[in-house]
Amino acid sequence: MRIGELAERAGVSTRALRHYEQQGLIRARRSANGYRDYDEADVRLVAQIRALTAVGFTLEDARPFVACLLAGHESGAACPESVDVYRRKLAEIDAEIRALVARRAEVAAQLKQACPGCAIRRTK
Amino acid sequence: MRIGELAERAGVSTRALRHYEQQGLIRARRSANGYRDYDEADVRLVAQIRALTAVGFTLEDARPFVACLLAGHESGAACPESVDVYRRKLAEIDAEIRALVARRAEVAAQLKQACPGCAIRRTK
DNA sequence: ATAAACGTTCACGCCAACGTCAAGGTCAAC
DNA sequence: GTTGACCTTGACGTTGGCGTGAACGTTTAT
Repeated sequence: MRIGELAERAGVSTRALRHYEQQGLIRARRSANGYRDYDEADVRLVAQIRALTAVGFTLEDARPFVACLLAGHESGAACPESVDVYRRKLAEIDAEIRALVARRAEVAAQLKQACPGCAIRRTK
Repeated sequence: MRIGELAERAGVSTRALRHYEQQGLIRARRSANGYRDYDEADVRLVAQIRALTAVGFTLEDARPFVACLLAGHESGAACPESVDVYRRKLAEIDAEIRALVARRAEVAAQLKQACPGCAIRRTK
């Protein structure tokens, strides 16, 4: 299939696909006319990339998952390198949450100090 | 005082001070030689800006606080516009926290699915 | 033959808050 | 009079993941 079809099936833009290629995440055969040519395996590759970037992974983070799929594994997460990334990302997310919670408390404290009567109920 | 002294006393770089000026947050008188000249009020202004950016506010968010101080109030948070910003930022932070928590759950779910035995204990 | 709908490769734009030179004046001390 | 520490105004670089043209070739339908 050509880039437009892959883009539609994977739910990304053609620009994104070319970007993934530039970053070395996916490769494409070329038809005689120079058009990129993809197959079903590429759909799964891109789907994997999307599943990761959708939850905040960078393309760099996605590399091990892509490599894992290319190595023949059914899931991109089946390799230890991928699991390592998962653990690292979980730790990063936890750290971000902690930072945000602390930040919220700090902001609430500033508000309270400047305006004791102001409601500070959480949106949460 | 000159820009270097203000920078040191306020705990920011001279570059940051020039940036704040470019953004219209602070103004500086000029000495005969063209050097920027600041006073004590500016130290408080910059301190206010820092207190806000330190907890994730943008310089744009800081404008009402600066205006409030320039209007003669003791605290930059004493004006209703500032309080509005506080409330908005609290809501934004809450939204970010919710998004991150959901994201964490999603990542943990992906890991669990690909590697049921993998430890998913929180760093938290 | 031509328009429509695809594809190709550059390459700048975006967003925030400065960092980091570059090329040059000013001023106090020695 | 010269070093050195300060100041000035530009203006590009950083970070990520593309968006958005530009300028052009390919294919298909009419």
